[in-house]
Amino acid sequence: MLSKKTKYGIKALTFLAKQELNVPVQIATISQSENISLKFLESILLTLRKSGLLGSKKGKGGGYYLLKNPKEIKMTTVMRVLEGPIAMVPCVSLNYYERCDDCPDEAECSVHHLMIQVRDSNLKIYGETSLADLII
Amino acid sequence: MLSKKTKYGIKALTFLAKQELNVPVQIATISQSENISLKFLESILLTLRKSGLLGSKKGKGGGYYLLKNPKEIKMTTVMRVLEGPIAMVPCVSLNYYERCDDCPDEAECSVHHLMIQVRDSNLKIYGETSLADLII
DNA sequence: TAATAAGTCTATTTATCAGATAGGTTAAGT
DNA sequence: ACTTAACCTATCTGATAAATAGACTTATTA
Repeated sequence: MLSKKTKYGIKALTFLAKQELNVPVQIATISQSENISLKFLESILLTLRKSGLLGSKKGKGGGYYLLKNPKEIKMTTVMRVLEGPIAMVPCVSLNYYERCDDCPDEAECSVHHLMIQVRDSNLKIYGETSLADLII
Repeated sequence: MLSKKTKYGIKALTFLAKQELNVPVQIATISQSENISLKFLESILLTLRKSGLLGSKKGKGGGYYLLKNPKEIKMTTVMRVLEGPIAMVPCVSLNYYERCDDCPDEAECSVHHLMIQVRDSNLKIYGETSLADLII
């Protein structure tokens, strides 16, 4: 299941992608427009800023804005920041690899093989999709 | 993330797929061979039996066995039984569709569009893979 | 028919995490 | 100074995954 954090995060990013570049949008504006709890959205945007996807400005006329052109923002990045590893199992994760304690041999693990396929196909989709592609 | 339930379930099914058809294998045998907690595995196999994938026999010489040829068992079925819906979001689920309360219009939802692609590619993999394909 | 070997079922516990909520702090404009 | 809006920390709640325990049922076999 996709977390609400990720769902809301993508919605917020798409909203920002529709705006003019570098024009700050307030949290409250996004919150109302996308039906997202203000406080929850606040923490999500914070995460996105810390990850380097968003810039922010305080005080009057402040808000959040994209730091890059939507075409340059791959969903791979977005998903990793919001949802975590793309892989469904740590032993097939490219960036967060971890061995399974129960598994004596990955090469002979049925789950491992299946999940590599799933990872690759999802990676392909996220890699080929940019924020710009999500604007409708 | 893939739940341990699903992970163990697939391992157990693969183990059974390697056996002769209709020859019962005891929970304890699978548990030891695959390093899965006996009690946890017990409940997983129960689920698989109730879903119609496995048969069981009590008493001496009893155990669990596949009811169909491994080639006939699609991973789509296995995943749905163990992990739940393939879709990452209910609004793109074929079998468990549910509207999002926050979303006024699915046709204009960026998440919706992205997740349809993910669903379809995963569905393709699970649909083209059978238990037999997982035997190494 | 008693003993044993297996699966079946219910309940409880523990841990973790998503999601929500509250309240105070800091920086930028006017 | 005052206001506005982002920033940060802490806490709570509920749901769910995973593990554990113990008693029940059915089949075999001696």
